[in-house]
Amino acid sequence: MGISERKKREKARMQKLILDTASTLFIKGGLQNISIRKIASIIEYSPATLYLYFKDKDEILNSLKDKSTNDFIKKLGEFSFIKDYFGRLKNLSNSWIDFAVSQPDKYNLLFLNQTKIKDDKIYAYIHPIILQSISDNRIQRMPVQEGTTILISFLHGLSLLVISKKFDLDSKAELKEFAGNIINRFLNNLRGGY
Amino acid sequence: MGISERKKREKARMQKLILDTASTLFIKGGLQNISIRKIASIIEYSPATLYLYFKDKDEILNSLKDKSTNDFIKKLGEFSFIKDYFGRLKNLSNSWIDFAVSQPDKYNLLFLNQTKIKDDKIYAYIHPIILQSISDNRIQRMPVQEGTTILISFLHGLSLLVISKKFDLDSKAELKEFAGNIINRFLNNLRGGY
DNA sequence: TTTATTTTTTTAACACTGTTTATTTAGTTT
DNA sequence: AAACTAAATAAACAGTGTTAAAAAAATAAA
Repeated sequence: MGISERKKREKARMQKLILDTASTLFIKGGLQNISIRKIASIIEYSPATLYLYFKDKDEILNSLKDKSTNDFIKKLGEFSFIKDYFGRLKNLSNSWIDFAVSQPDKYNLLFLNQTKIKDDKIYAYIHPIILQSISDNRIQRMPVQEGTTILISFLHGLSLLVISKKFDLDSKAELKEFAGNIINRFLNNLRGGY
Repeated sequence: MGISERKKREKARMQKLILDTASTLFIKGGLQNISIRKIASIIEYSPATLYLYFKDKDEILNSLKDKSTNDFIKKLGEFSFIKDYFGRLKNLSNSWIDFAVSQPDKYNLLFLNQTKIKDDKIYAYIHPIILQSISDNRIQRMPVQEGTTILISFLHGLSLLVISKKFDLDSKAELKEFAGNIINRFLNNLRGGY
């Protein structure tokens, strides 16, 4: 009875096809470039067919979001070889802004639709690093949840400001330098600046 | 020749009518509840007529944004009687979160479409307060632009996290308390925490 | 006041959007 | 080959922003 197995594979293949097409459209023109009808036309199926593989458009968008979140976490984790947890925060923070500046559309996707904090992968990634940094006396004593929230708030807010070209820094290099300075200052303060 | 004056008044009246209707729709159901056709139907004009008073939908949305920004700044300024500039920052920060929690749709409107920092009313409002706080040695010495950016980043990021009910704090009171704690900690650090 | 001109409004269309239901086509069992 | 099941589609519903051409209303000139 390999038939149901094949059908399962075909279903997965079709879902991937839809998701990949959506992803391509997203890369080309952002969130608003994705439409059910465009995807259908590209993969040469009728629009109604997509509803046999995804509940609605939102489910497609959320799948894209999950994929982007994985990319994001991966980028944040690039410096996980660093033994010094507090030192890792600096690299992580710069990577965060870097991701936002390099792929603003993708970054915005990360915060599409609300996730409870316990299901939030980004939060889960930052939390233990803050915990350890506090243990190491590199961050002022405070509840870990507060510390994590402070860092994420700051990085997310800064990312959005930077993305929306609020600053008159044309080149991405300048932008990153500016952000880098601010991050340093912020982290020093967190340490109980002096 | 009072005719052109009357026409001017009528044009302004019509623009106000459109904006007020858009505002009502916005209050009822957020940004996505605003549509040219709905506005037109409510004020009993054809959709095409709206284009004689506004270039496009975006112009209407931006007008709403400007109005909201004024409300926001007004709320931030409620404690401007406080002589101590650094002390003002605390009240201002809590008002910020308060606004975001109480009127999340309106808050999101504030950051719709990008504004250059030199044209940003919020930035312009915060900037001198940071400047004075630094002069008063209540905030660590740093370029004013950096300090202002750090504060706005933090408050904006925190607002978005709080709005998207990431935290399992149902009541608004609990939410505000949680935010209040975080704000205190953040500001203490900014002062060069000890 | 009647005609001519300008301004204002609307009709109707264009080009889209997400989603659902009933029908048809294709695939699988019996 | 007939019966049944699963997959795909056509067609419609109910919307969206926007524009060009035609109609209606208001003003200016004769």
